[in-house]
Amino acid sequence: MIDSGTALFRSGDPATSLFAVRQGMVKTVHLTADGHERIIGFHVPGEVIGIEAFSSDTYRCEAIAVEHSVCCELPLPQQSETLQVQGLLPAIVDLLGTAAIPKPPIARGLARERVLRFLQDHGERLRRRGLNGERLRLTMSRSDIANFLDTRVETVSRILQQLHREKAIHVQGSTVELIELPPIDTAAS
Amino acid sequence: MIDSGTALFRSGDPATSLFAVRQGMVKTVHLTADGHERIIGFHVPGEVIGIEAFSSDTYRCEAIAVEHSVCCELPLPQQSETLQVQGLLPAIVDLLGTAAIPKPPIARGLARERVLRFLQDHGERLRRRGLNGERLRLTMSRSDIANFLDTRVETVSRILQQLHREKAIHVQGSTVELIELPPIDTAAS
DNA sequence: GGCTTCGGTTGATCTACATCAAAGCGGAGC
DNA sequence: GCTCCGCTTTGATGTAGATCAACCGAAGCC
Repeated sequence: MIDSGTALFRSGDPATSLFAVRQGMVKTVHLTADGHERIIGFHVPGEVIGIEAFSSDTYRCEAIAVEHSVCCELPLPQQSETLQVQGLLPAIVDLLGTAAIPKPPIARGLARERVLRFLQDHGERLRRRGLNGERLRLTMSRSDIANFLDTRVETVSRILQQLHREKAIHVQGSTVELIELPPIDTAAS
Repeated sequence: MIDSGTALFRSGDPATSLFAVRQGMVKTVHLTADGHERIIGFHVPGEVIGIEAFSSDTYRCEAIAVEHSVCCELPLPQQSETLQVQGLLPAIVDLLGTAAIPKPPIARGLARERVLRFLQDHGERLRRRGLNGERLRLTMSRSDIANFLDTRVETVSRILQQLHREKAIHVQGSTVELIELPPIDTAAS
């Protein structure tokens, strides 16, 4: 149970646990050399973060709650033999393997495509966890979304309004309902 | 041993093997719904691709040689027990874990930053494999680079020339020598 | 040799989006 | 209730880079 803005772990911390998000939302972030945030992803209930703990002795990014959240710490036994004895390795291979599946990047192409892909992906991930994927609670700030999509707050706001006017979505503050997302036809070659 | 343009595997193919690049260069690619290429990455000798085979029964991207290349197929035993008996699982956890480490995206920010990050990353990866990381052979086409960086051929060309004029790099066709890469100060907030 | 093709470079123009600026709006504290 | 402050929205202007177009050199072919 952590407050908005609190870190589950920071880049460089000794990595000894996984964390499962149970409620709320957690963002993972890289800090650039000159101290700027680059948001890697937003994690919804059911997702596990900190899996670099398996191959690195320190965490490689920051995990920060975006709203009041509940997380579950899963300490790792130090000896990999212990895992083997417990028969957990296949499960771990599955967890890591799933994370290693190459995914098409969200933040590519026109700003509108990025926002659409973001909404689609977010809904998808909720659905996969058995949650409602049509009524999204985007509890992260607009500027977090902009950062993630490599664009600007104003642009995110304008595009959400535009989609709202087109009746593709219904925006009300942090709540966004997906009515009928238009196809994402990548304009470029 | 495969020719430029040949596929090692395609998205949807049954995934039964890993592939290690020995010589040359292989690109991994996603095809969008409307049939456009989105290049995920370029792989240099020593790197292993197709690791989604561990958790998916089909490959999730295309792997295509960018030049005449030599690759080594590593078939996977179908039974995960076999792996367990052979004591290979820890090695696999390491391989997958390394792939699961969250990495800062290359294609973000201004076009110049992207190109610099690309050159830096490419050199880094060669060095990690014991190869020369200062003298790069960018055997993929400029338009492949542009695709990967989510920009255009003309922009890539202009920025490489610009860096050449600044004597940060030395460009001669597909060969690029890194003289002294300027720091990548992410202009944006 | 000359001709074509194809990848790369260079220049001129156009546009999506960043930037700058100001005004809503909702929640916290009083 | 009212004020303050941070987040969001909306509008006006500037710019990085996309687009359009021409050109160049190397490779293949007749």
